[in-house]
Amino acid sequence: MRWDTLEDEQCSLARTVAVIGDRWSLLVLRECFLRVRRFEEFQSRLSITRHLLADRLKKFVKFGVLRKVKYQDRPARYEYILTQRGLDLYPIVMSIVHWGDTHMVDERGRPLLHQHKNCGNFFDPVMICSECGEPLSAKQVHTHPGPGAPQSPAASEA
Amino acid sequence: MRWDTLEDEQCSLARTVAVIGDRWSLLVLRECFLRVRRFEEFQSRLSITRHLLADRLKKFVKFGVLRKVKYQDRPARYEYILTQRGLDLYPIVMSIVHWGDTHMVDERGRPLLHQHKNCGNFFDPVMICSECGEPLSAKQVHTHPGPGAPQSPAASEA
DNA sequence: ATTGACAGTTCTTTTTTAGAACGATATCGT
DNA sequence: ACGATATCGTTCTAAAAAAGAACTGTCAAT
Repeated sequence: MRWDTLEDEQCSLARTVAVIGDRWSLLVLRECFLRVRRFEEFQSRLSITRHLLADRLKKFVKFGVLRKVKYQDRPARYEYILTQRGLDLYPIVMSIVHWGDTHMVDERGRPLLHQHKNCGNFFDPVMICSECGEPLSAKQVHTHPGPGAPQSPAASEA
Repeated sequence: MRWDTLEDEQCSLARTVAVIGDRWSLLVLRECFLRVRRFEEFQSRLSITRHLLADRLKKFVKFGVLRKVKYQDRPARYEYILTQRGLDLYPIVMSIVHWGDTHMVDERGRPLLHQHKNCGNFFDPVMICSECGEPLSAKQVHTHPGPGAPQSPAASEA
């Protein structure tokens, strides 16, 4: 599949996948949320090839997930900082981490614990319905074509 | 990056990414949540090559995300059904869709609307803290090494 | 003058994917 | 009986992407 075919699809999942849907993008993103900002630091922490790292960073900037901020002149050096759009990816990252914590840990347990500054507790992320506040599960959701739907696909459950 | 190096990493994100972290895996998963179950139906809806589809389905079965259920004998035919472990991927899929709905829609609006059977309303998914119930954002979370942490990485914010 | 940090780019080899065709098995229509 | 169709893959070759290592350019520090 070529990179650029996905973002034109009439599906929000496909369009997001065009931005973050590959191994390295998600790992780079993880580092961003761990406050990593510079080329060399990404590279040494991830052992990603420099070519791919340059590529992913460029893509994130293009899609407005990261922005380049100059931190010195002569030579001009930039840091890659999460934009609001990038910060909004946090639920994706957290839900991925949480699934791994639940289903892929070995006998030693979780590699990372998360503490909520608000309440001070260690927590898990929970996804709820914005309207009634109940936890969401796939079986309790109906989907309907929206205004941006292709032609008129039948409504289905998911 | 080779497929099999990721799942051994000491990071829940990396291990989950080993399972779902590529374009086709996520698109196949989307179809699963839309009740698609058979090889031919995946293939014709996604225009994925048959080779890759066979590959991804096999991987999902290996990781316990899908299970093969025989729906006829002679010839033996199987459907691919989400397991509980697969259903647990729903928050990941929903958060990906929601980011796309928020940041990648065109002027026509969302392609799909989601209705919660519980309350009957159209909703957005919201990620909250399991302990205090407040919505989560990256800046309000501290991370600490857990029991399964590699050596002893410094605690950091994210 | 030499070394090192930083942010990439260029090059060749290896791996993965695309795209099309083929196989196996069984049912259906005539 | 016979060919067409359905289903679930596998095999093949060409094209695309990634790996891995080396290289470039700029400047600072010693």
